Amino acid sequence: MNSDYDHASLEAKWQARWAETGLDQVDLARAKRPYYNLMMFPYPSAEGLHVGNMFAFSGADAHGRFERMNGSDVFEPIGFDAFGIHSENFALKVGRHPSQLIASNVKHFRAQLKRLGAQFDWSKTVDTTDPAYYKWTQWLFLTLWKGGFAYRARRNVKWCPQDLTVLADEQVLADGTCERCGALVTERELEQWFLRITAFTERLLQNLDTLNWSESTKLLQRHWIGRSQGALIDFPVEGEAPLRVFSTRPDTIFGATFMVLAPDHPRTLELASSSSREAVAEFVEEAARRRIAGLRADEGSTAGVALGRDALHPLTQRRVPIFTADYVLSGYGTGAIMAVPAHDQRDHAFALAHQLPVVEVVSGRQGGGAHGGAGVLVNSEQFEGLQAPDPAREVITAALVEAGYGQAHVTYKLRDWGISRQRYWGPPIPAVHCPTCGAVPVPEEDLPVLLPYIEDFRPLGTGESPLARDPEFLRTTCPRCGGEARRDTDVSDTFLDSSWYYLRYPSADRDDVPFDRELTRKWLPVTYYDGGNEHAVLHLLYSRFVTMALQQLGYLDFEEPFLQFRAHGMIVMDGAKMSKSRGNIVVPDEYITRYGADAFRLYLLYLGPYHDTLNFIDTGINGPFRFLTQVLRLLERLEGTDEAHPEPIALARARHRCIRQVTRDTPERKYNTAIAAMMIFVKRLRDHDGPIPEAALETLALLLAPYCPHLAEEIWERLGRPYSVHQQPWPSADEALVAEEQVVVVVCINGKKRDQLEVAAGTDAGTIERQALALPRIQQWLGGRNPERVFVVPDRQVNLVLAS
RNA sequence: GCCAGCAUGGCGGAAUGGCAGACGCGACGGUCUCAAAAACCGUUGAGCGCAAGCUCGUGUGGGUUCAACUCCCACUGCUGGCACCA
Repeated sequence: MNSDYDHASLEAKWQARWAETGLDQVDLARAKRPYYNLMMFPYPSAEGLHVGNMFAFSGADAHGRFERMNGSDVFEPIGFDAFGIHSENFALKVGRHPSQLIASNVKHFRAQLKRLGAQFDWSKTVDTTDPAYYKWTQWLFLTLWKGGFAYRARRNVKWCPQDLTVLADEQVLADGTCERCGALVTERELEQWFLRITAFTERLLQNLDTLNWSESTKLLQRHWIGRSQGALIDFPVEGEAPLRVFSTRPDTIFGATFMVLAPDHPRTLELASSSSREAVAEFVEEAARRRIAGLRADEGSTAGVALGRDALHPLTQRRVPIFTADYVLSGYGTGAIMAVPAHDQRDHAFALAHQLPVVEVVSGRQGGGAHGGAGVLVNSEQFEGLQAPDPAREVITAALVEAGYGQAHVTYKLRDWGISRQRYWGPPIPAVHCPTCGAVPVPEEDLPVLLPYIEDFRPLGTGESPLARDPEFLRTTCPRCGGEARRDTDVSDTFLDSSWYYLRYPSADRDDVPFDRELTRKWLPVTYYDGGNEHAVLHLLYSRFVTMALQQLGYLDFEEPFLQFRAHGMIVMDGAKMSKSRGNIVVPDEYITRYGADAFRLYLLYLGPYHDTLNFIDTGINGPFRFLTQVLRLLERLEGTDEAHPEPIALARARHRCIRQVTRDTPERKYNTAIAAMMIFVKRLRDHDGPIPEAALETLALLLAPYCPHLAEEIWERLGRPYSVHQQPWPSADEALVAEEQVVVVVCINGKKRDQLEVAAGTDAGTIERQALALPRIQQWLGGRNPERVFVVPDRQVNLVLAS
């Protein structure tokens, strides 16, 4: 690399100077215009920061620096999301203890992040594995618990019968086997902690409309929450309690020819007739085995058996046979359905396989999905001819309500958040189990409940967390009655750590409170949140829930944590996600060593639109690197600007055009076109015959500052300007200079370009038309004919339309 | 299966309905050099033509418009998410 651009020492020099002068530390208490520029904190993997992290942080930092130069007091913190199963599994794999492994990973991450030259406020960093942090994660749990947002319930976990261990979902392969030993995974029921996110279901959904988030992200959340409006309908059963179903299409009820219960519906066995009981019991057992093995019955499976009992159709009083089948799930709706085979694919397949009648009740175009199809009702007695689904839906629901067989109802897919993990690498859940008092919260003054060092941190064969191995940890006294008691040995989900870290940053140096009231009021909600869309659902939803709960409990005075969220794109290589197994991981450090952080940042942001999936190309960095070298070289041709040496007007125009473009594109995160605009300006300067006016380089330093913070600072210094370029106001474009003087107007005949003419900008349509018609080449094309119509787009185009 | 997004040169990408391919990479040719690297200059969508220039061209097929990469309809392919959700 033969170049006069010594990026290594230049970047080291400025990073040291920024640290010395505390340039990126914000006086949170005194700041006048708070701007909380948050980016998702990384999980410190052993591989170090990857190109995707660098890309995200470069873009988010450019955003923060731009806001700063536009007058905001930008708080830009960074931290480490270092607890969790990923870290633990990796530690298991390499045979090291996570506490050492993660500490060294964090150290590595810090060094890498510092080399990037982002304006992180390192005085306010968080590490979720630090007891000073997880003390407050535990506080959060206790607060939610006391506020009625946490409860215990039994629930299945994935269990490997060979390794005798609880598995995380991602450790179960697609075929239902354990990723480590290949054994068929089963389930085990354990008592666990849940957070009542469903207390806010409707608010989580409604508030989305008010948030300034990427639409794609909102949509993912809406789908996840999964609101379905419909009706609960009771089908009477002779001699038994009625069978309740949920349907989004009560208007198709006249097509309901049978009913289906989930195999694990509580009444499946109860309703089976004596002659069918054996077959039903066998089916239920088989279905349970399939489910426990993690093997979902094949999609479209028509497996199922009749219960040997009928229900009565609530509106026709016809008998409808009851079945149990795999395709009905106990976890949704009521776990039972009315089957409408004419209008539901799954019901149709089942009816075919079991020779059941199919009654069409909606005429018209048939759709594929649940009770699909819109049209008018047929075969529906007094409702014949009604438009379906609406308003038939309302009318029939009303009729069912009237007859005492139904009620309008809304269901959601959202489930409460299970946070217990029977693992080691997380914050212990601060609860004590007392034989007399039950589950008792650990008193706040006893926090943190420290995660003990346990040499053998492998999951235990009993279904308990490895913490159960430590008798000193396990045995305790009940905070309520003082009797002997056991600690909860589970740790909490990593998503709990990250559900509140943005509240912690401003108060990261406080050990008396989780978050200071005044600072929180001043700095939150987060002004701008940048992150990957892979967290669109879980992390963002959990954070919203925690904020709502804390608001309801009086700890916060807002209910949405992130007013603005933008998802950035992803860096791929040869069209595939970078991964170790694919062998296409690009190590950013090598690029930074070779080309410098500035060139690397510039290159990543120049790849394409920030929100897109972008392709990393090995040689691509040459362009941005050359560009920076050229910028630096312009300094050698510098000439002071004064009355004797005014800035040539053509250069002033180019400069202001560049300012305009970069100023427009940067806040819209069109970093690639902003950089292209600067390249055009530099090209113009290089082509300029004569000395380079100081104004040109001054502007370049300012415009480059968000993108290449080190080089911008260097240029600024060499121009003799006072430190620091990052504290300067953003330049503004002079609209008078930006406007073109002469414009080229393209002359078309029937939409095809035939000639062009140059006119003063703003020339009126009539003049342009006259001049266009006078062009010799146009005359030739016209051959004496007169255009039938003429369209003039001032400053751009003339289209002469000839009759065909 | 459902939902969303995308489709433009060898490659990454640019284009308020108004000159498609800005900017960059790569490639090719040249300058400098004993040579190479670096740097600099030029060419670079396809076809035809000595040339001026002409024709074609933004996944496919239709449509709207004086004018379509851009808007509408129908397809195809890719990426991501959800997925037996009644």
